[in-house]
Amino acid sequence: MLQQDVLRDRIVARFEEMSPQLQQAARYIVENTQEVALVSMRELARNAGVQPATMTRLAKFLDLSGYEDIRGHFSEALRLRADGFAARAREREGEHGPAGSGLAHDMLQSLSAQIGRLSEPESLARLEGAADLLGQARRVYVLGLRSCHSVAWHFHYVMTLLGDRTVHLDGPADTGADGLLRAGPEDVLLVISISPYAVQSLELSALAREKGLSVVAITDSEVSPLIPISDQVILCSTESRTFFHTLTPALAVSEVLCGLLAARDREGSLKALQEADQHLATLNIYANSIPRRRI
Amino acid sequence: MLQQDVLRDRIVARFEEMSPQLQQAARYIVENTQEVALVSMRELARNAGVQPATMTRLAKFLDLSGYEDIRGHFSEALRLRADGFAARAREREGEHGPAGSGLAHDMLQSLSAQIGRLSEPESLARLEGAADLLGQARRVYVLGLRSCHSVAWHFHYVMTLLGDRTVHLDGPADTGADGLLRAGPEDVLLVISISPYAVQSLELSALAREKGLSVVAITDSEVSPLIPISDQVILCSTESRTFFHTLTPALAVSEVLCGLLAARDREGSLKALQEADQHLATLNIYANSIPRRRI
DNA sequence: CGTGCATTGCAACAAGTGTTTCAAAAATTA
DNA sequence: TAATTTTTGAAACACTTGTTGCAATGCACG
Repeated sequence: MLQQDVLRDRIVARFEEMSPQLQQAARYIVENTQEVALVSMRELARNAGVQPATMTRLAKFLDLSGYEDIRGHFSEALRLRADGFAARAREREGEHGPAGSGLAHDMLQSLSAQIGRLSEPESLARLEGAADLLGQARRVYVLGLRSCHSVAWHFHYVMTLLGDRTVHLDGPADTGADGLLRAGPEDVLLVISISPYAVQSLELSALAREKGLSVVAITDSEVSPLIPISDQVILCSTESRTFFHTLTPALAVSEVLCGLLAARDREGSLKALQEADQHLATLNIYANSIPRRRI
Repeated sequence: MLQQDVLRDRIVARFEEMSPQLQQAARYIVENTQEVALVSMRELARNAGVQPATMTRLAKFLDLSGYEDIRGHFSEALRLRADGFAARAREREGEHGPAGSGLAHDMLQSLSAQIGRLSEPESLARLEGAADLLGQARRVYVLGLRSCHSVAWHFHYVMTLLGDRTVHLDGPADTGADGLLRAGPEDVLLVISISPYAVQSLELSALAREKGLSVVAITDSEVSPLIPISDQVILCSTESRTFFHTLTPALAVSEVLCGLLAARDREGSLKALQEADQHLATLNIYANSIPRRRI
């Protein structure tokens, strides 16, 4: 096996010291680590040909508090392996991990992997499909409420620099939906929504569809309520070790869409960008050092 | 998803026919298939936020004899996946770059790497340092203009769910800066700004410093104008193959900061989150399906 | 040949499992 | 509106789980 597994190694290392029954249990575990996670202790014992109690005793022998520790370890290992984190986890183990405040490290590794997974063939195809639809649109309406506002706004902002085809469905005093007033079948709605789904996003998307718009959705699940009313769907993970969902992969998706759209019309994009630059320059929007205070 | 999974597909296919509770259970299963194999039904139900009985009912709904069938299926799937993992990993290494339409692929790979690089020891130390400062603050003022608005707003939004210590320096009619009116030495400014740097971000940061605030900066370069006036700096890459800079790594950084802050006060965060949930629930902000039009 | 000691099997245990039943609540229909 | 059906929550069910204490077993050593 490729994976490095501290507990498994410990079992192997202390194998010789074990009594015959313990060895029999240990042998079965070492040779079937996934089974530990997948079946009950009693069944494992049955398959290994030992008494249930022997498994508990093996745990104690390994200085663990009980069999649950063994199962916990191999469950976690299997979880990671199945997620495709194995390679990264191995790297992580290799580095001198102080095991201290691993949260930041874990979050970043996980984000990196989640975005990496977006470059699998199926995701790429969906991204291209979405870019096709968006590219043909007369106007692109962008909708993202609450947590998804950041993604919607960023897409809109970048597209604004590249042209004037996008309309951001947001505004003060609940006027956000007004943008759809004159939208029609030649237009496309780009909606970003993740669980829990904002009612208004769903309602507006349904309305857009009724008005004949095509719908491109960036969402988080194959059973997202947006799927039935969308022409193109891009799925991105929002899993996180924290209390809240991550939007980093969704933002990555939106940036890729911007990139694809810009690439479809290099000349136009470049020209629009130059105009934007000039506009912002005359307004003195940007600086490279802290300006002296304007009195 | 590479593997085909008949049961998962069946769940997705019949999702629409399900009752709300069944949908909630089904949604959780579809999005966490490994968990089905790894934890008990009751725990799965707990995590999915449904009654244990609902899982059994879901099984019956799918024409299975009981929940054991569901678990059996996903256990088998996980077993196979774990076995075939090594082989597939090797394959994946081989299929490097079909070169066709590579932009999306390249962008995602690059983003994944950029975020991965953030988990190097130095970055982690800076993140911890920034979290320390932010954690002690009486109030946290968040400032991000133009392209950085998305990051600033996302940070603010998440922190709002976790408590009420943050103030977003943005607003209509150029009132954004007003928030700093009563800020003082006990407060911290979190500013996000990348090249080209918005003049107003620099000005406001300088003002905040004059008022005695500590400054935490998320920026893109060791020669960023923010560095001299900041107490803690987190650098993140904005390089991109496109015409515009990427903000995905910056968003990742802000999410990690949120995570670290939440972890510093688990109890408080959890409680605040529950309150937020309740508030949003009474307002009917969220839904899991397209609601019938309100007349 | 016993004696001591680790090892093993067994039975009992509290706790947790998946399932079923039933009544209340909600949604739908008349 | 009332009547009907569907959906939901809660409790009880029989069963399995992981653990533990105790007696039986085997085995080495005087």
